[in-house]
Amino acid sequence: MLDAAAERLVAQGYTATTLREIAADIGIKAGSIYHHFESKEDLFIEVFSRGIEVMVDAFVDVDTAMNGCDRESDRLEAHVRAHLGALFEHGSFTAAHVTAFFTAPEELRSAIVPLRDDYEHRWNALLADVLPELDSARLPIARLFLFGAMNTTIEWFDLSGDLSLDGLANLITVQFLEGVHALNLQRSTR
Amino acid sequence: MLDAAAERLVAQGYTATTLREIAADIGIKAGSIYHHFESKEDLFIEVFSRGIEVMVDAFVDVDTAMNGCDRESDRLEAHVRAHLGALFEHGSFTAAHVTAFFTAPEELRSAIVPLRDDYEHRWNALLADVLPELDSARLPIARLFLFGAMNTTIEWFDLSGDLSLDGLANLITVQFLEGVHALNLQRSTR
DNA sequence: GCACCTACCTAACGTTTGTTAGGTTCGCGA
DNA sequence: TCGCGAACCTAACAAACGTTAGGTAGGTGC
Repeated sequence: MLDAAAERLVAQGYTATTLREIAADIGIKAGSIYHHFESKEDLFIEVFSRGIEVMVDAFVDVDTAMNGCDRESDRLEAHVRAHLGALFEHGSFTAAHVTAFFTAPEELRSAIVPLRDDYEHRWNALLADVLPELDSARLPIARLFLFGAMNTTIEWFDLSGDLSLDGLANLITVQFLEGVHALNLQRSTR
Repeated sequence: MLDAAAERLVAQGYTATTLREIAADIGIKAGSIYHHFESKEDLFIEVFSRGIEVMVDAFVDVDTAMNGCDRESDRLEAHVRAHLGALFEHGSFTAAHVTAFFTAPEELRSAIVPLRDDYEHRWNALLADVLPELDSARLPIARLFLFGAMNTTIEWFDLSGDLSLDGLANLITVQFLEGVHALNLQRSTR
């Protein structure tokens, strides 16, 4: 049911997604949803929360796995890969979060913002490690550039296309660190 | 009236924006809208179209003004500045387009897609000029990275903050061309 | 066998939505 | 002065929305 709600969110946004649609998707009636959630808002708070949880879990996994990594650029690329993985490989929760969060009413958003802040702080700390020479005032801006490049991939990237998720993560990381000129020099990204 | 519609679009998305709200914003009643447009869809097709027109106009202006420019990076930065200007300085049409386009029903979107394609082609041609050594297969991807960084600025950039639009355009261009390391070396961006 | 809980349904409620038909006001041109 | 069209209004329409009250079926524990 949460899955169905997330998929509808991605395709239609918050207001256009009706409880009757979600209910029909899973073979029940709209009124029955209220046995599991108090309201439409409550249901979608759960969906958005899971979207962030998937991202944070993926981040933490990489953090522990890459503990003794010597090349900082590899560590960054692994995190980019994890973020993209959350977007494309772990159901629609994260995708729903990224695409539909700003279509939700403000009361709902404010309940989620703390979770988002937590995730952003983790990235800020990571970037401060990977890029120790970067002016700390420019660090959040750099993160926002990176987030922009990563999150808009849901609007165009095709999992079944020529480019793999590993390849995409590599391209984004290289582009982020060394600029667009370096894209040509990269290893094959199939 | 188109302005009011665009502002509501930015704040609430397509479905959540009602004709009664738009009418109230400009001091008329909802039924009166139908004297100017055939339907809600028709009204918003006009709003989205103008959003693209503003972008294309800004692009063309820079293209003619920068005709004899010798430094390609300056030309790119001028276009980035123009795109950001369309987003922040020319009413809400472009901002509405970028934030709310995917919240609109598909029939509406398909009417706008050709205009979007035109704008994207102009950018592809520009990038092919600025980056002649870049593999042509990677060129659209580079453009999508750049678009991602530029368009997500509406979610966080504050015109009245410490960073100016000129400074933001410079940061994005440098980051795009030479990577995040180069951000420190840049001139003051006030 | 009885009580109880979970999961669902039916049927309706009040509200809001896009939309429409018919009427009013006002200014311009002939 | 008359006619006409543009701009707007009123009042309502059917449909769809989130939500709720009350009821039903099936399983579990005692």
